[in-house]
Amino acid sequence: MTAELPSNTNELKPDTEDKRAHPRSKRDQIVTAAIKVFLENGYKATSMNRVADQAGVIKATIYSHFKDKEQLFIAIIEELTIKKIDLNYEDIEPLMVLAPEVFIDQISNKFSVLMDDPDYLRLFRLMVGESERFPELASIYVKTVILRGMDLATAYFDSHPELNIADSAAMAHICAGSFVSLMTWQQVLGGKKIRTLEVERVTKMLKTLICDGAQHRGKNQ
Amino acid sequence: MTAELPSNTNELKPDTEDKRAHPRSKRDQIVTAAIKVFLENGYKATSMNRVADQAGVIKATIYSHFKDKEQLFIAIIEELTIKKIDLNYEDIEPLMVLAPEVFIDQISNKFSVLMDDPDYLRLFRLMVGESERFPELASIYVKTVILRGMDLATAYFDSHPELNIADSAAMAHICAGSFVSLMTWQQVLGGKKIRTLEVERVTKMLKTLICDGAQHRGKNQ
DNA sequence: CTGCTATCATACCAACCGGTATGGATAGTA
DNA sequence: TACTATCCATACCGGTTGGTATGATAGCAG
Repeated sequence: MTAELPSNTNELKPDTEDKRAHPRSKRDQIVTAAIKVFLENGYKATSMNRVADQAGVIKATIYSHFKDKEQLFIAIIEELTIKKIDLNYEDIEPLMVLAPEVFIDQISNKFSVLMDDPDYLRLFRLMVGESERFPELASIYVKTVILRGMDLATAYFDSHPELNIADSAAMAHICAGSFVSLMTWQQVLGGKKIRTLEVERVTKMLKTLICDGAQHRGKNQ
Repeated sequence: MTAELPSNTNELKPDTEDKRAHPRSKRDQIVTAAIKVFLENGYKATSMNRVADQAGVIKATIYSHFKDKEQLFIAIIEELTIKKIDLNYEDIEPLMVLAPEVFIDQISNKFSVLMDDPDYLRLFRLMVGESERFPELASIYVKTVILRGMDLATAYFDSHPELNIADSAAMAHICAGSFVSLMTWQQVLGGKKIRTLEVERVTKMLKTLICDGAQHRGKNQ
């Protein structure tokens, strides 16, 4: 069914410049190609032949840089999580002084961008789909992506006592989780074609919940 | 790596009773076995030989009931979603009259059970992981599982105007999404071994958000 | 008893898999 | 110029894949 494609876009892959100068570039070629093929096909359905074709490289070259398919997969997941997503959290401190409505808007905007990035949706599918076979990779994803965002939101609520949040970590989870689950069923699972729920509606509801009842919270029990 | 197991639990599979009476039972044997193997290994890593062994059936018998691997996969996903999860929503009407705190407790309890069911976690991994290759199956899952639960919560908030929920669907999503995303990163991705966040904390925070600020909501903007 | 259908066991198929071997071409280094 | 390391192309390996063919066995309907 999924027969080996005759590698249609192949000849233009190897960098024409500095082809032999830097031996590191071969590895990068392989990683870049592997990212594409793994994200598109998943782990098991990805063949090393296809990765080699996509990289414009012979199969043996891959095995001179990576021990086997599993190590190549681990390398590309680490590349995608640690080295890329790390950069996204450089500008976090100024967020702490924002008004709650603005802060939630910022989170919302960040998720809106992620939700429309097909490659991020594929990474999410891959992490969830392979999380039982590769639990250590799922752990990397949790640490570098999920907990990072959650800690940021937790710190925000901790530094805003006027919001009367009794459990800042739980509140951070509700905030982030609302957007993550929205991405999951609207985009990853394709639910927006069945019923659309706009990010803005979730954002507005969250703002109302967090801000409007702030001074009356925790009085009942 | 994953060599063909020699079908250790094989001889006790075929029903000793009414073996020939009901031709439907063969199909059920196959579906039951396929559910197990697909959930454990994913789509691509599942081999028809292994399904046949698990079912105590010859491979050709599978192909006399299902056109190919894809159709078998579709059949087992439909079995898992439509025919099983449907039953879980028979006792919904009495929920509408519950107090908000009790209602949220009920939702929380339902998710707690799901979170500790390894087979449900595997179904979730499978649906998310294959959602790009099998979008129509993801749609079934969205309709029968996700939207069903969401409509229930939406109806609840609609029938409780004293809670002052301006957008009941968004509120329902925040409620359900908080639990779904908790299941995702705590259980599916194994994050609870890195940092535990108890369901009860999320439940309590949700109750506080929804109930404590009810009469003061929507006055600010 | 006579088909008919469903299943059995086994063997087979071409294609593809992950991974390796060989041997030649090319480049940087000394 | 000689050495070394990298990469090329190709071919190969045993094993597995989804799927089929053959021919035997057994139960059921007429």
